Amino acid sequence: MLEKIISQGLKATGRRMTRTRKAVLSLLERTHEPLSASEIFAQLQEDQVAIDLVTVYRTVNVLKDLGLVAQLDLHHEGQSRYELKEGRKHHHHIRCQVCGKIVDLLLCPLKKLTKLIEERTKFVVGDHTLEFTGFCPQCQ
Amino acid sequence: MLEKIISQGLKATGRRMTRTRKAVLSLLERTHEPLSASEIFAQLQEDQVAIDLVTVYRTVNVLKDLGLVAQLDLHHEGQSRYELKEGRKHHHHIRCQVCGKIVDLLLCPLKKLTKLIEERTKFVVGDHTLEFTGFCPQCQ
DNA sequence: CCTTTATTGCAAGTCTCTTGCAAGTAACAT
DNA sequence: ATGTTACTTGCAAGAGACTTGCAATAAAGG
Ligand SMILES: [Mn+2]
Ligand SMILES: [Mn+2]
Ligand SMILES: [Zn+2]
Ligand SMILES: [Zn+2]
Repeated sequence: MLEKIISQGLKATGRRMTRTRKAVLSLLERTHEPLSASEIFAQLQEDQVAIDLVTVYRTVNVLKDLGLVAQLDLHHEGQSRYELKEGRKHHHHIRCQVCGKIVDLLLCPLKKLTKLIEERTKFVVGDHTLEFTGFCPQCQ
Repeated sequence: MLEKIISQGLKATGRRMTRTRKAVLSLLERTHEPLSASEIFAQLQEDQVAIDLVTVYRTVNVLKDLGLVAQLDLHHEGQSRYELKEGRKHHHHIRCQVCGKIVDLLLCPLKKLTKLIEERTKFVVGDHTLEFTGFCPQCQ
């Protein structure tokens, strides 16, 4: 179970499992869209969890360090979003430019391309980001 | 020539060609990496062009409105970059995670994928962003 | 239960980008 | 050329996301 896996990661790096970290984790676990820090903060307030926005930022950064959360910087959003990586595979997103809805695209067309790019540019390719924008079914 | 094309666009929207807009345009024209507002500001200072950072922001926004400049939000950079679209075709970038160097990738593998995504998600797909990161030849 | 040390909340700070407004200037008509 | 008008600029201030300093709090382990 997730909390156990993450406790191990925390301990291995001299960190502790706390009430606030559990709350952020449990929220990320049951949410199916990537969340911004302020959205995490607002949702936890609603859930009657006492937490400061600063702690949300520190928590997502810890989870990112542990490799358990992905940080997304979507085009023109001006804020990062975070989603659990644990148990989900590499994928990308499409976002509605009207209502902001974000949907997973469970695909990645870039494996082959990486080789081509390494040949052409002499870079060693590490990561990539890919995002689509458009109009969702409700906003067309 | 570029300045003429852009003068027309400005006039058509009730705007004027000014000393500062010429300076920003000419810098973007001769630069082959996308530039941030503060980089534009710093380079123009070096070129002895009197301009305020606020004016740089306003200028790139005007050029973006006219469709003459693309705004890039690269992963984890925390600032936007701008590059001329005029005369260059749709492409993507790879950035060195050590030195920050940005190189054009003169390709886009996403035409086909768009149809597939529209079928799967029922979105109408508009735009996309794609960026690679890695280590450039000097930083490996 | 006690000690140690990581974590938290609050305040303040940083950074990018935007906005209000008076002064400056490009565009156009006289 | 000169004047009129309205767009543009610079400066100051503000907004928003995110970070940092520090004293108080609370995990973890004995
Ligand atoms: Mn996702
Ligand atoms: Mn480019
Ligand atoms: Zn991918
Ligand atoms: Zn493309």
